[in-house]
Amino acid sequence: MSNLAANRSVNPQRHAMPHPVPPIVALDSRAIKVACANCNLRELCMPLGLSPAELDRIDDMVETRRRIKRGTALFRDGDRFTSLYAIRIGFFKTCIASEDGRDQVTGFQMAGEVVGLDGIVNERHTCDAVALEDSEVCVMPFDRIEELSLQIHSLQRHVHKIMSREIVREHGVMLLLGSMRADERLAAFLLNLVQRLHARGFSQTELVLRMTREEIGSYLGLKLETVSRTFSKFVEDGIVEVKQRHVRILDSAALKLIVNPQVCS
Amino acid sequence: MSNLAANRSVNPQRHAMPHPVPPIVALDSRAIKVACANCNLRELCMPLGLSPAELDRIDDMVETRRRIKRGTALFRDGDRFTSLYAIRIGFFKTCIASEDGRDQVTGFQMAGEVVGLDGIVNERHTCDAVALEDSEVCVMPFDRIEELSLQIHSLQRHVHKIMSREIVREHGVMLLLGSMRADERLAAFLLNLVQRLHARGFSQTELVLRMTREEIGSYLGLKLETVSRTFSKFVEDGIVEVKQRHVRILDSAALKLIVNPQVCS
DNA sequence: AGAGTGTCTTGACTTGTATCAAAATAGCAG
DNA sequence: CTGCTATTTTGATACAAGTCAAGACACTCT
Repeated sequence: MSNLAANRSVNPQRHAMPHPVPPIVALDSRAIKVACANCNLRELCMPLGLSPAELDRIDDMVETRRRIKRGTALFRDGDRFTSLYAIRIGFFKTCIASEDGRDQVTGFQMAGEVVGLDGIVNERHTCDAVALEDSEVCVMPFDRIEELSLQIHSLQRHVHKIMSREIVREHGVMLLLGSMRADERLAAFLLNLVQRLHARGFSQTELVLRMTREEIGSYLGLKLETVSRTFSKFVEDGIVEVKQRHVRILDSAALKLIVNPQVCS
Repeated sequence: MSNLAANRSVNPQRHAMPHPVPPIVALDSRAIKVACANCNLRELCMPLGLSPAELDRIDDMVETRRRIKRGTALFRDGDRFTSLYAIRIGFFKTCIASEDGRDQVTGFQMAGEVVGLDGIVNERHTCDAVALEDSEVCVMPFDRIEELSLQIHSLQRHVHKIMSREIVREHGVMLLLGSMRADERLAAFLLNLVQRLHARGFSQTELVLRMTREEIGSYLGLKLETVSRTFSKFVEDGIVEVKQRHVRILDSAALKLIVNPQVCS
């Protein structure tokens, strides 16, 4: 479970990384060359098959980088929308609050994913994006994105796909919230997390939760006690091992079966 | 107020509609000139402030129109994605099904709204769009949209906004599904519907539901019996009148209060 | 090391919604 | 008009998840 603690990097198999991104704490920004062309997350947040010339221009899209300390917000509900943010390092949650103080986590985002899409409609953000660990994002002013999209056709397409992907993801969450039981929700949540982590080169079976039980509960439409109890039930059934926020999946098939009860008719 | 009301509305005060969209039944297609420039829904599905020359080109975006009979699908999960569809007349639901047959309505769409955004990511649709009444859509091949976006900057921006709006709407649904009780969900649902209908020139207090109790339930994460009971409770409390699918809102303020219990602290 | 705080677990009990079942009503076809 | 089917309402009961409460655990700061 060791290297899980440092939750960043792209699949090491696919492109061996001579110099993995350094651990989040105490980063030396001078050491990091700010260029998409060199970024090991490029395949996650940029279109594929760009020419060298296009890659150069893509770099211009990133105005700057920004460090976000754990617990602080990248942007907040009501903030003026200016940019999309590609997560380079770290982990975020996005959440909205209704007027009477109810709070809903709408998603968890990890390295290589993009946040801020909610702000485009009204030029204001409609949710908070909060770092769950010390993080770093590439700031991409939306004006520049739109401008570059006019020239690089694959970028335009890419932006559309990213937004469409988010819409499809949310459909999935609606299915989960609308029709699944607590254990099904948690199983689906865990499977989704490891799947995304695995795509980034991490273990398929071990993960470190960067969020509290309460935040998981909020995302899944459950109370924190229910999340805790459901974890305990999974442990009893030998499906997972849980030690605080460290989770080891012992029986992935069982989790899948919980999410999708086999219809043997 | 719940941002479930992620309305695609045009402000009704700003341009009162002299000729509201005609009632859905009995349309005569020959009478309708196929041109965005003449379409009374233009403000809903097209960017504002286009020059006459741009308007001409926008018309090219609509390849054709298509009639969808009540109960049939505009597209289905797995269908190849080619186009976005602007609803001209009628009413749709979009829904996804999990492998074990669970079904979730992810949205209801009315005239002036756009469906099909889910298909962009994987070039395949991931949900069904089913007409809940005889409907007509403008078929806009996505290739053309992207091509035209390169030339008409406001169109590019518009496409981004439509997608962002959908994302924000879904955030609202997540809040609803994740943290509201049955009565709060139904109240939010009714308020959202009348608000969107009102933006189209219909009454603020009366509406006809195009969907069954079961479909409402699916959307709201409730069983149809619960939807029915909750309607009955609202009637008892004098908040609404319900005669089958005809609903008259007697006390809009009460509905708002249900959605957003006043915090008097 | 020890106090303090935030997080997590577990238990006992309550409650909102689901489930099962039956009857009422509406819409449609012959 | 008349029976058929789909939809809706209402009731009785069951159950999953919420609530309240106490204690355990773990991390941080002096």
